[in-house]
Amino acid sequence: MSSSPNKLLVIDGHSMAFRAFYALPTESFLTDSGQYTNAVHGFTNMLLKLIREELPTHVILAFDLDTPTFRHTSYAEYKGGRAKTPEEFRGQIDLIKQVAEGMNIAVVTSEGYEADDIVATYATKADTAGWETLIVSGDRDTLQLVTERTTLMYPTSGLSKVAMLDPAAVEEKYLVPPLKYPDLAALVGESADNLPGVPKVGPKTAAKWITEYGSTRGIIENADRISGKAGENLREALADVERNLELNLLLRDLDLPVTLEDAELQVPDREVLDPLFDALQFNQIRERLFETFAARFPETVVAPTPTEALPEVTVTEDAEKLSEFLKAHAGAPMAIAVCLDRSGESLTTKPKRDEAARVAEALAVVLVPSASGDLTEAAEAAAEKDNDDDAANPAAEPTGVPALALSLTSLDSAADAVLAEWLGDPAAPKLVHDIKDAGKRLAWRGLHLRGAVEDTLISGYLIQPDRRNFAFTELVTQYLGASTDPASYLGCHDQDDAEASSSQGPDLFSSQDLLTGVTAEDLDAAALHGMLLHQLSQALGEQLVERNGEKLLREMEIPLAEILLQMELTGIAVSPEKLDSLDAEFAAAIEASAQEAYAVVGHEVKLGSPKQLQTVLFEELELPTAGVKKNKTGYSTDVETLQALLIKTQNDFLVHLMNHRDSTKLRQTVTGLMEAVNGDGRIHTTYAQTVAATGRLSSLNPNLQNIPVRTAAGRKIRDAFVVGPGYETLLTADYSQIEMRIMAHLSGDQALIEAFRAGEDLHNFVGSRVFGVEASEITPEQRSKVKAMSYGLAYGLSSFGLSKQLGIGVDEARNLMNEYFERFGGVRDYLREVVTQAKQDGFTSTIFGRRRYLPDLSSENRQLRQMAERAALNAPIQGSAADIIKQAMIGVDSALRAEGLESRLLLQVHDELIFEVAAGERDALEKLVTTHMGSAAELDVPLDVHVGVGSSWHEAAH
DNA sequence: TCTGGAACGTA
DNA sequence: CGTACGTTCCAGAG
Repeated sequence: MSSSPNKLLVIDGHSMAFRAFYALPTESFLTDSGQYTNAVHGFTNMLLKLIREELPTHVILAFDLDTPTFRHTSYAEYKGGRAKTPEEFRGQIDLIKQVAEGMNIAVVTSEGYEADDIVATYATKADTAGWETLIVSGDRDTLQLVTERTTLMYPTSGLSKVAMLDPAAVEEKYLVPPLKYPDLAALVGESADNLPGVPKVGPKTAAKWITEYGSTRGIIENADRISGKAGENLREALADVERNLELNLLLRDLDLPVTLEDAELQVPDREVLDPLFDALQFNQIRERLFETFAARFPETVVAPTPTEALPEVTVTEDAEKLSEFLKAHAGAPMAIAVCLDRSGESLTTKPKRDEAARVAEALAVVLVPSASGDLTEAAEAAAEKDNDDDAANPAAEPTGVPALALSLTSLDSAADAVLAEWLGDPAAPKLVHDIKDAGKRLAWRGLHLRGAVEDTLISGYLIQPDRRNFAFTELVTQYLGASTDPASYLGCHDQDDAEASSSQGPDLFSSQDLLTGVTAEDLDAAALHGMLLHQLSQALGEQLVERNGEKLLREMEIPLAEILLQMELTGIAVSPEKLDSLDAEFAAAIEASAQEAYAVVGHEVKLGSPKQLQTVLFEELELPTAGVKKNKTGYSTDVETLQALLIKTQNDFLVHLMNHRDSTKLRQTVTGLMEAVNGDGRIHTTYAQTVAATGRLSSLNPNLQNIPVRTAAGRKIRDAFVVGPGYETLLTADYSQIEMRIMAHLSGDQALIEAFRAGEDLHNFVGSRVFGVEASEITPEQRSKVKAMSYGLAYGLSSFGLSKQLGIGVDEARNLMNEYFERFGGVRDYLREVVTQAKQDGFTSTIFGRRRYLPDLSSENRQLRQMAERAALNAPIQGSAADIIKQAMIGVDSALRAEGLESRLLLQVHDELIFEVAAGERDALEKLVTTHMGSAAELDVPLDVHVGVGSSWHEAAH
């Protein structure tokens, strides 16, 4: 063991990145955005492994620059003849540097020098200081740096096998001690660097000479005395040898901007790493990284120092105490957490059944007032009075604000009433993380939550709509600093982790499942949660104001959350009989088409396995592969491909396969729905309010936003969604062509606006302009072309994409687009302007000011940039539509209540709302819905709403 | 058992 | 080489 506790890990970044690149297959590491990441993945993994196993105290990554080095200057052919860097490697070095930055690891480069020289400089410094050093490099030049304290880790094949070279190992393998390695290499030459050596002289001969004459210098001086062909060659190659010697020798005294001490290993920076790993789609690595660092820096996560004294939580069931507490803090925001108490512990392990009832029986509520001085006068007076009481003990430790924990399992009716009134009081301000989830739990317990002024989940979303994970602890870590990571000491580690990794949206057991009730630790955890909620709210609030999101939070998202909560609780009724019969019907269709398909090929195949299908289609049936799309696993077997093959070959297998696919997909949907039916005979989806980057909602468990509608068979499924008992009928209301209307409004294109104002059929109108004929003479074919283009424009469609979709030539598609833009120039100008403006601002905005940040608009990577440009085109349109229907839901909801109607909103499907109509309310509801949906936003074009009524979703769609 | 890819449903 | 989502199955990795 070295005398110093310090251990330096210094890595030749370029050489290891290359090793990683060639060790891992590129195809398996391709992000959705088209960036290859295999080198980044391999490199980061290796780095983590080294940190975990070698326990360095200091880490440095050395990189080459693109500019020439002194070696190139003195020898133009230096490193010449190397193959061009593969295209897939592009950008990966930069990403590795970003990973390093996020890990707070020093990245060092030096103009005119190579990474090896940097490695040599640090290794030498560390050695002199008595540090232990581990060099990781795939470049043999670094062999010369090995000493008793400095080990070289040299990969021998890929990344999996490495040699640990100490001086003895170097001598054994290369026949000379480390310091003599440059001498040997000078004689032998180094093909990787394009440095020829002495012909016919290999390591053996070279080593012999070095032993004899002490060094290559000595050999040169005595060159005349060396006999034989080798001696002759040596004398002829003296110039090369001299040059090699000069170039092989690493410089050990560069002047570098980072000192050894600067390179001390630190806690990683999640603010940098989280978005980066999101972009790289590195989820495993993210986990591994934080595990590694948690093990490495236990003190930073285990014992954080809260910036304020923890609130003092008292458990109470006393109505009077609760009442007094609430009065004392009246008017000031109160942090609230709704969690499972100890009696609910076993819940997480039991199977999912009657969750609502079981959760409701195991709830605890923790109330934590703000620590800062934002109390009302009454509260201040009360606080002062308390101080007087404590005057006898003025030098006591600073204590946190008093907080309350209530176990809802044991609350008596008096306390229950006090709590219920306060929770339901819209004038009593509350801070929550995930209102919809907390509200749902309380609703199951018969309590209503109103008056939320903050939801840190939604605030986080409005600030960073592209972010994936808004778990409480994640936000705390990011916005309040890593040192206050609550997960490590909240006593809810496992649950929170599970939630963080699995969360698509709120689930029953979500991030606020800190168990309260019994132990002091639990109370501290609850106290901390509440305190952090205040702090987080503060931090997010500042960001939110900066990003124009405050109004959206208060006036749109929070009210919406309360509506969504009701919709989720209500659910939609289904007909189990209809589902059953559809299930049977589709099952029979699946079986029939499978048998027919098997008959064609003569044996059974897994028709759902693209891999097996490839074999059957292109090997057994020998269908033509010319022009067939390829994907990572080989030839594509998607519908488009199958259709094309069918036209070419008329092979019946394809027909049966496609039928099988259709029926299977439909049956899956039906099966999924049957499994989702609750004890009340209804399906309760969950809306994710913080998932879609544009501002849309998404639906899950089950997804009711992708129930089939395009085919007759699919529509049968919609027929199984029915009006529930006690209600008269279903009513659907959808916006017609809302995205094109928004396009017309945003672009201000007079022709388009005119079309909507005139109330003409949009596509016929547009078609008549584009094709120069009367609207009444537009053929169905022309209409569908124009329709495809109109919608495509909002997605950033190219002429190529249009040609592919319409099955026409690129030229024709381009002409069509030109003609379109000729007639609707405002649209073209707008689309250009959107991207320009977004590049300038860094974000897009919807009509309601919802922003989407698109940093990739200025990316060097063309694919990334173009993807961001298309997102920029689409975000204001899709997002404005999302805003409008959200606004409409709020308007409709409040009107329903104002008019005292019993009818209720059940579902939202992006541009459509589905209601359950109470007896006798049909006309009133229709009027109300049309009015409020139609006036949700003031556009330059009318917002048309189409309403339908029927006893099933399918029927109501007419 | 977990994860990624392919496929496909919706607006 | 058209945006935004969620779910399912298979297959490879562990």
